[in-house]
Amino acid sequence: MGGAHAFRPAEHIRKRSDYTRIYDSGSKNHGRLMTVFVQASERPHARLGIAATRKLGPAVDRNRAKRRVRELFRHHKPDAGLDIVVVPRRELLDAPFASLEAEFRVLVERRGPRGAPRAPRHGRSSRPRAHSGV
RNA sequence: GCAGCCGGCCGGAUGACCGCCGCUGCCGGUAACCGCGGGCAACCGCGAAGUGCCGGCAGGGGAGGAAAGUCCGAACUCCGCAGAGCAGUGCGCCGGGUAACACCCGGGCGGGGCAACCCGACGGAAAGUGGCACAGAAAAUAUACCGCCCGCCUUCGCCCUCGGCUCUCUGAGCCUCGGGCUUCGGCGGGGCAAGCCCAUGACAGGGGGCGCGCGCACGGAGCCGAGGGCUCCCGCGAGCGGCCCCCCUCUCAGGGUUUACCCCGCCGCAGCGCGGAGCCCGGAGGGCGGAGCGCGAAGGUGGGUAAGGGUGAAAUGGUGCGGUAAGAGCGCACCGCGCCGCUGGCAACAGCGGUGGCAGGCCAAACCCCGCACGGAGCAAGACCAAAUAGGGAGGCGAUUGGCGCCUCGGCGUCGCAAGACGCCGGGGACGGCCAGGGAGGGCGGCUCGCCCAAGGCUUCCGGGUAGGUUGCUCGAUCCCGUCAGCAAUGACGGGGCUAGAGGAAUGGUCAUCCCGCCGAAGCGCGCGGGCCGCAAGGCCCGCGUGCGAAGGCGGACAGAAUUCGGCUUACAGGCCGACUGCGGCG
RNA sequence: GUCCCCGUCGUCCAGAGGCCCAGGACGCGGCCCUUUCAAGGCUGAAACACGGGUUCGAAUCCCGUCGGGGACG
Repeated sequence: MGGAHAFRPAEHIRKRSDYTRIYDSGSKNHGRLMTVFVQASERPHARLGIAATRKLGPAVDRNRAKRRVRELFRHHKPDAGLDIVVVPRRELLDAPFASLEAEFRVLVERRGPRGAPRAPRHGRSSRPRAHSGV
C-alpha cells in the first residue's frame, strides 16, 4: 500500500563501482548542509546512496545523518531515473528538517542550469535525455 | 538533619502520521542451473518447485550498560606439528571460583582514613652482572682517609726591646714584659675577572596567598675542641625555613648577587718540672745548670679501633648500662632482625618460647634467577556456487610446404692430459619459436567476381578463480524464577522462556501531550539583624538569607550491535532502593 | 570490522635513567657589517600529547587515556 514513500532495497546504491561512476561523471552541487552528486540512469526509478565519512563524526552521528538523508529521499523522490549520492556535512545533524528539505530540492534540481544531466568535466557525451523537470 | 562510604537498579513515557530489517501464516505472479523423457534440430514436457525471487495482507520481534577502547582470556575456523628444549611474551602473598584469564571471592601482610571503608605489579638483592648524579672520608670491599688510643724515633725557634739578676764588666750570659719575622689555622672587611638576575622593576625589608619540606627548630649568649660538638637563655602545646605568586617601600637603580682570586685588619700557636756531678754565693741553705728522667706539644713511624666524621634520597642494627689504653654485640636489658621448636591455621601468616650475635644499603616497571602459562593467524578466519575479460591444461575442426632455429644420435676437424667445449656433415624427432608460401574461415555484398583481413582462428571440456551471491550467523560456558550447598565468588537441581541478526550496513523521521531538573514576577512561610509602637504578650516597617511558587523559557547525558562469549579500562545528565559510619538536634 | 606503528620548539630530526629548567639545522625577532639587499657574524624567543605509577631522581621505564598514520585474496 504505502508505495509512494517507501524506500526499497532496489532503490539503494550499493556497489563501489556505482559510486565511482557517479563521482566521475555525475554533476556535483555543494550546499551548506550537504553535497549532492546526480547522474541520470536507464532505470525507471531513482536510486540513493549516502557517503558519511568518519570526518562527519562518530558512529552515532553518521547513522543519524544517513537516516535523515533517507527520510529526505523518501519524501522528495524524483520520479525520473536518477542516481543520487549525498555527502552530508556536520551542519546537517542539528539543522531543522524543513531546511534540509529545501536545500535537498534545490541541489537535486540544480543539475539542470548548466545543461542537461551531463558530465560537466569529463565531457564523455551522455546523450541528452529529455527530462521535463529542470 | 548534614557530611560521608559501600552495594544494587533505571537510563524518559504515551499517542498520531509516514517508513526500515528479520521471522511466522495466508494470497497473487513467476524463474534458472540441473536430472529424466521426446525431437534431426530449434525446442517441448515432467521433476526440481509453487522452492527461490517479486508484490500484497495480518501477527509478533527489533541496540547498550557501556554496543566504545581493542587491553587480557576463551569458544570457533584454517594452517603447522614425533618428542623434548631454547628464544620470546605474560603472570607472580595464600586459598578458593571458573572453559579460561592479567578477572572475581575470601583471607594474610603493608599503607591511608576518627570511622564506615579504601588502596597495593605483594617471589628472589649471601646465584651472577650492572647502576647509585651532586655532595661526602666512604655508595658497597667493610677497606683506605680524618680522628681516638698504645709503643718507638726526631725536634722543642730567631730578632728587637723596657726592666731585673749574675760575672772575669766599653762586654757576655740568663729571666721576664711588649713588639716584630716566619709558618699554619680561624674570623671580619674591601676590591674584582667571570657567571647569573633586573624598567615585564631586580636586590633588600615588610605584608598577604598557595603548595611542599623540617620538626623543637629559628634567634641570642657562652664554652670545650683533634675531628667536631656541647650548654644556657628567649620561645613553647607551635612554629620555622626554602621555593613560587601578588602588593607596598618604588618609577628607586648601572644596580644587585654568587664563587674563585687578591688586599687589609683582628685573634691564636712556637716547653715545663725533677735533677747527680760541676760552678757561684753562703750560717742553714739558695741560685745557675750539661747529661739523664718524667710530663706536654709538633712531626714521622709501627700497631689497636670501627664509638664519631659538616654530606646525602640512602651510611654497615637502635637506646641505656657495664667494660676498655681507646673502643667494639665485647657483655647485659629492652626493641628490631635471622634461625630453630611448639601452638593455631589447608596455606599465606600469627602468637609463644628458645637461640644466634647482626649475618652484609637501595634499584629486578636494570640485565637477570626461580615458579607457572603460551604453536601461528584471525569471521576480510573458513566453506560452497560462480558471470564478463585475460590467462593455464586437454581434445576436436581446418592448412600442414620450405628455410632458420630447437632436441637427440653418429662421424670428422680444432683446442684440451681428460671430462668436455666449439665448428662442419649426415640420420631421426618435436614444435602455434621465427620467416615465407599456402589458405579453412571471416568482412564488404542479395549472389558471383573482385578487394581486404587472416593460424594471434573456430569449437568442446577441465581446473584454479575475480566481480557478485550463498553460508559461517545466532540455542548459548544462554536468560528468568525457586530450592539446596557455600562466609562469598560460584555450583548443583527443578520449573519456565527463545530474547536483533544487518551487510554502502535496519532498529527510525516529523509532531503533539505528559514527566523530571534549572531559571522565574506578584504573593505566602521561616530564620537573623535594626527601627518604631506597647507596661507586657505582641504588632508594624526596612534589610539580608532561605523555602513554596502560575505563565513562560532552557535543558534531558554518554553513546549505535557487525562471529560469539567472560573480564578489564574509559565516557555518562538525572533519578530510585538498601546496608553502614561520623557529627549535630529532639524525644 | 580485525591487526600493527608513532607522538620532543613553527618544520625536520637528536637525545636511550642524573652531565638536560632538553641539543642541532631551517624558519622567526633584535644588533653588527653594507650606500642598500643578499650572504656572513653575534644574540634572543620557542617544545618533551595528557593523567597516574616505579625510582632519591623520568623526555627516557611501566600502565591507562587522547590524537595521528598504516596494512588487510
